Formats: sequence, structure tokens, C-alpha cells
Amino acid sequence: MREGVSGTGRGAGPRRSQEIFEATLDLLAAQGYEGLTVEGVAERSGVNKTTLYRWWPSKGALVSAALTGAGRLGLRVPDTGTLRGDLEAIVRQVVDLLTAPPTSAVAVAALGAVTHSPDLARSVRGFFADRLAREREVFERAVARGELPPDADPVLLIDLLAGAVWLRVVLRQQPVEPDFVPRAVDTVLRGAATR
Amino acid sequence: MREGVSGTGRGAGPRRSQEIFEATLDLLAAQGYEGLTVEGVAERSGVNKTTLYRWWPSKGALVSAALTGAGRLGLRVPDTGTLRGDLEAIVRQVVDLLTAPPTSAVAVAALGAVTHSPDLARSVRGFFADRLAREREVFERAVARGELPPDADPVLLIDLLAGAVWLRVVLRQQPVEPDFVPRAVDTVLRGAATR
Amino acid sequence: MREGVSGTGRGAGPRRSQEIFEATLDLLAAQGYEGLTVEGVAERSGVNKTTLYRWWPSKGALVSAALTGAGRLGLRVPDTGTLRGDLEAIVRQVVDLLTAPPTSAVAVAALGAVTHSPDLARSVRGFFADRLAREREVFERAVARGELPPDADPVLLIDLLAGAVWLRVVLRQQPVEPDFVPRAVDTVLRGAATR
Amino acid sequence: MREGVSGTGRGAGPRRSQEIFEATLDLLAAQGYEGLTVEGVAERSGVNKTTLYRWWPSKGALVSAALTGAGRLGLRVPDTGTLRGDLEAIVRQVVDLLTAPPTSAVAVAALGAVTHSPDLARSVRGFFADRLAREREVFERAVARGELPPDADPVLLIDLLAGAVWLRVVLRQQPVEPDFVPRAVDTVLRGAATR
DNA sequence: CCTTAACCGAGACGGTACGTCACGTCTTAGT
DNA sequence: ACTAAGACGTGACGTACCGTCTCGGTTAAGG
Repeated sequence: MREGVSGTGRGAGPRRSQEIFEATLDLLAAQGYEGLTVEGVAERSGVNKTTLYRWWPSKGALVSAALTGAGRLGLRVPDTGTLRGDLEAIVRQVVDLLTAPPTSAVAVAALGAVTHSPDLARSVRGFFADRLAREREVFERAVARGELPPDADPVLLIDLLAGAVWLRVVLRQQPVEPDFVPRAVDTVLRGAATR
Repeated sequence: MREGVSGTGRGAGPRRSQEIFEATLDLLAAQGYEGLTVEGVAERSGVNKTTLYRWWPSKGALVSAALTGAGRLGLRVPDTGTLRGDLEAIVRQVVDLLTAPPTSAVAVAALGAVTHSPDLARSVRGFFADRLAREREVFERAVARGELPPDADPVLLIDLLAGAVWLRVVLRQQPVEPDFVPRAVDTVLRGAATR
Repeated sequence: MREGVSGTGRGAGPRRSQEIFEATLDLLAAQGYEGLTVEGVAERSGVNKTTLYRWWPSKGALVSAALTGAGRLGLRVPDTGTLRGDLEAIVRQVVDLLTAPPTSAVAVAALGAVTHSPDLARSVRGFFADRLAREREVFERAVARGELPPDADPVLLIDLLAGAVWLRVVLRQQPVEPDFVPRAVDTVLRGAATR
Repeated sequence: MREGVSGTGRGAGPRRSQEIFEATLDLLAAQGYEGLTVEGVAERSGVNKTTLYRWWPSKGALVSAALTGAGRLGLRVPDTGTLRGDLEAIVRQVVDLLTAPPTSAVAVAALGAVTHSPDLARSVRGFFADRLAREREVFERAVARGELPPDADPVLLIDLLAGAVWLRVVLRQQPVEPDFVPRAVDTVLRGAATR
């Protein structure tokens, strides 16, 4: 008896999805998006190359599925009692995501490959939309507490903060000093609050 | 500055550098970084593949040289009389750089390829350092005018603003609404000024 | 005639044998032996690939069965009253078999594939044995009529004539001129009769 | 010293043509035409697969070149003093070609693959044309000796004899008895001479 | 009519080879 | 001094069929 709905795969994916996803992300982390090959994933995951192509038409689609299906890159929504605390926590998470192994390699490679694969781009859009949706409650709490005017734009704040981290870490490749997080949050927060 | 001594190539480049650079950037714009091939550049620029390899060891190095050598992607430092005006001009330039053809394709491709090529990464770091150096005067004028406390951090402000644009345009791939620029500048500026 | 006992399949063959055989021969004629694929036959005959493999272990076996089971490639034994006339009729039939559409494609492909499949080779051997057995009566009549010495070797005569056709049509790929048949028969016949 | 015109290959072929041709024919003999793979030839000849494709667009073209370029399958034109003797020698050569290892496997495979590859077919046509041209002198001598009427058709005679051998050996796969050769020659010769 | 055994469809899979593309290296010769 | 021409080994691409397996239906014969 194959308990539950359907056992191994719920009709959407090969039998060894897990091994495949893990192999994909491992290799992505190790060699970057360009260095990632479908053959490599096949070999490492013990699956035949044709099986991969049967399910995903391109490298981008495979990586995209691996990111979604393997559940790394999660966001824990903080609740520290103050908007400042919450934002600092969020920004710190972003910094960690992009700099702390082992996630960083995957995250940077995946996000950086947005320009290379429409499939991946779609997936990344979804990733951000999801994040934003979940971060929204932080701002709702802040508005309820009176820390933020009701017409403040959470998306803008997050874009500013997360964008700064990306620019610094990935594009300018400059280390993030310890006081970067509070200073960034402080600047943005004042601007938003004194509206 | 390449004027002076020799015209064509002063010992540091093949004879048809210009054609090569243009072919490189054209193809980069047309097909992205991954789709760009050395063979393609050779063919389009009418130069032999061997010649390219003689001068640049990798695709990244070639693109990097092309970006520097062809002088696209320039920044005009504004002077509108107010910090707000200057920042808005700068941010608008960034938005244009990433969204307005024909530069946008090159810029996005090149910056997005930072994760793929150390050579390119170095080049991009230089690009940003150069930009920041030239933008500095905007902030000096603002301090002189009293619009900004002397201990404000220009780099942080630029990172926030430019990073937000990148995140929105490239990673989240959401169109930039008309009022994005003033709103972003306003938020950051208040935060910085009320320090 | 397969009526009688069971109609569809009397335990020796899949239910849709006819469709399968026809698909096989059609594809054989259209694309040659090498171009013929089991998957193609499956698709065209509306039968599952597994079913084909359940009944025939190889392409050769399938083609072989198709040739036997579909009853194309028949030989009508002539009786013109003279050995010369009979032989000319037989040779002409061979020429037609190898050159006149639509049978020619199947015949050439099948016979030519003898070198590729033991199964097919066996089948072809049977085909020739059958032909020879039925042609034998032509020679018996000729002996009875005194046109041929009783120790003449019919097999040799047929080999010479049919072989010449094959060599010319398939190996040398030269068109068969109108007077080829009488000239060939004449040569062989004189040789045999003057023994 | 690379004597003469151009050394290894006279502009028509890769550097290791010989190894390639030999590998091709060996594998052809060992596994037949269908079993022959380009990758196999590449591996065995120590040459890369792409190199093979650079020079020959298909398996047929490769085999064809190998047959021509390696000079196996030669014909020695006999001169025994009588037409009968010459023809018997020729037919025996044909029998040997098709039955005696190691040539037989190559010959049968190559000739049998005529139905599979236009390239090969062309090559085989050339092979036969060449043979016929060289065999012609046998018949000229016979005419000069008065053994054959001047209007006899050598091509027909050869087609009859060689065709019979092919039919028997390859298609009917029946062993060639010792007296087959003289009997076949005798039959054909009487027919031709009593013209 | 109902069972039961033979037959079939579907879908996934590991595997081999295909023919192609671009890589980066090398040699030879030419300008 | 620089370049053209072009052969080559190499790795990966994405595809086509191969032949096999498992599972869950369908048929249709025969009690």
C-alpha cells in the first residue's frame, strides 16, 4: 500500500527528484551557473541524462525546479517588537544569504543567472513575490504600532535595503562591514518614518 | 585617454580593436553573455579566432576590454543646484542604463555576468569605483550647501538607490513606475539629512 | 486465408497483426531497413511499443514476419508453352519485383537487409526455397518437352538469371534495358540446352 | 624529410587517414554495417569523433572512403590462355571475395549496405565500373582468339556469373560446391559462344 | 453470465549513439 | 610583429531509438 496520495512523486517529476535537486544545487554552488552541466547533474544524481531532459527542457528550468523543490533559501519572518529590529533582522538574513556558505554560492549563482534563463527569471520573480508577501506583515505590525505612516511603501523599503546588499556584495564585491546593516536600516527608516 | 603615441594600437591590442569591441558588444546585447561566443565575435569582426585568443584569455576578459575600450556606459555627473535634483538625475541615469535600449542589453548582460567571470568582476568593480569617485563631488557640493551633514555616507546612499533599481529591474523584473525615482530619492534623502 | 478457427489471432500473434505488418512494410518501403524503427511501426500501427517487443524480439524478426504474413512479393509460375517463354516471364517478374513500385522498395530493402539480420536472412532463405520449389515445374515441363536435357540444373539457371538482375539493379544500379531479359535468357538457355 | 608534394595528406583527408580507414574496415568486418558506429571508429583509430565528421558527413561516406582509400578488394585480371580459364579464375575470385576471410566480411557488408547509403552506392558503382573496365581485356583477347563472337556482351556474361555467386552466397546463403564454378562458366560460355 | 487468462496501453527508465557547437591549442605560412 | 588559415582534441549539447520494466486495464473464451 502506497500510503497517502501517491507515494514517490505526486505526478510531477521523476522518481529521484530529491537526488536530482540536490545534485543540481550542489553543482550550482560548486561551479556556478555556467559551469553547471546537465550531464554533471545526471552523473552525480545517478540518473540518466535523458531522464533529465524528459522532465526539464533546459538548464534554467532544472535549476529553477531544484530551487523551488528543495526548499533551501527560506525566509524566516522576524518579530522583534520594533520595525527597526525586524528590518535589521531581514537585512541581516539577506546578507547571510548572499555571503554565508553554503547557501551563498547557490543564491548568488541562481540570482545572478536571471539574465541567462527566462525559466530561472520566472522562478526568481516568484521567489521575490513570495518573500515580499511574507514580509508584508512586518510592516503591518509597524503601522499598527504607529512606527510607520499607513501610506508607507514596504516594497520600496525592501528594494532599497536588499538592493543595497546585492549591489555591494555581488556587483561591487565589497565586504559588508558590521555596521552596514544598522546604518542602512537607520537611513531608510528615518526617511520612511518622517514622511 | 588613448590619443598620442600610435593611433592604431600602441603595442597593447590587435589592429582591429575597434571592430572587435563593437562586435563583442553588439553580440552581447543581442544574445546575452552566455550566448556570446568567441567564434561569433571573430566572424563578425572579420578577425581570426586565434587573434582573439592571443589578446584575451577568456570571454570575460574580452567583454571586459570591450566595455572599457568602447566607452559606452558613461556617467554624466549632474549639477542641478540641489542634492535632490542631482540624486534624481543620477538614479534616472541608472534606470535608463538598465532599461533603455540599446545600452540596456549590454549593461544588464555585462553586470549580470559578474557571477560568471572573475575578469569581468574586476572590470565591474572598477566601473563602480570610477562612478563613485565621480559622484562624490555631488555630495561635497551638498555638504557645502548644508543639505547634508558632513559625516553622511555617500556610498551607502548610492548603494541604496542604485541597488533598488537593479533589484527591481533585473531581479524582480518589474517595470519602474514614473514616481519611483522621486520617491526613492525622497526616502533616502530624508533619512540622510535628518541624521 | 486465415478464417476458420479463431478469427483475430489464434494464439500466435497480436490482435492487430495486419495493421502492424502493413505499417512495417510501408515504413520499410518508405525509409529502408535502417530507417525503419520499432517505435515508428508502433506509432503508425496504433499499437504500443511493448506489444511489438512482446511478439518479435528484433527489427529483423518483425520485418520477417511482416513479409511472410502480408503475402506481398508473390510469384506467379508461368506456363507459356516453351521454356524460353517461361524463363522470360520469370525474369521479367524478378525485374519488376526489384524495379516497379510499390513492391520494389520493400523487396530491395528486405533482400538487402539480409546482411543485417539473421532473422531476416532465414526468412529470405525460405522465400527463395519456396520460389525454387514452385519454379521447378517449369523445368520439368521443359524436360518433358525435350527442350532441356534431364540432368540440367534448374537452380543454376535461376541463380544465373536472377543474380544478374540483382547485380545490375541493386549493386550496379544500372537501368535494365528492354532487351536485357531476352538476351540473358537466350544466353543461359543455349548454354543449358546444348549440353 | 617530407618528400614530394605535401607529406601526409594531399589536401584531401585528415592526418591519420590510414588508421581511420583500417579501423573502419576492421569494425565493418567485425560488426557489419549496421553495427558500425562513428564513435567506434573514432575510438579505435585514436581520432576524435568530430574529426571524422569534419571530413565525412555520414557513415556511408566514411565507409566508402575507407574502401577506396585502403585498397583492399582488389581484382587481379587473369590471363590463362583460354576464355574458360580466365572466367573460371574471375568467378573463383568473386567466390573468394565473398566467402574467404578476412575480406569476405568487409565485402559482403559493404556491398550489402548499398541499399542503406547513397554515398556507398556511388562508391560501389565505381567499384563495379572499374572491375568491368579491367575485365574487358579478357574478352578482347577471347575475341581475338576466336573464342567469342565479336558482338558478345561481356557485361552480360559477368553479370550472370557474378550475380549467381552473390545470389547463392549472400541471398540464399548456400555453400558454393566445388563444381559450381566450372558448371556456371560452362553454361554461360556455351550460350555466348554458340551465338 | 462470469470468471480467468491472455493480451494490451501507459509511462518511466537506463543506455548508446547520433550529429553539432564552441572551446582553446597548435602548426604552418603569409603579410 | 602580427595575423590568417585551418586541423585538432575535448566536453557538452539536445535528440532519437533502443530494449526493459511495472502497473493497471481490457478482451474474449469457455466453464
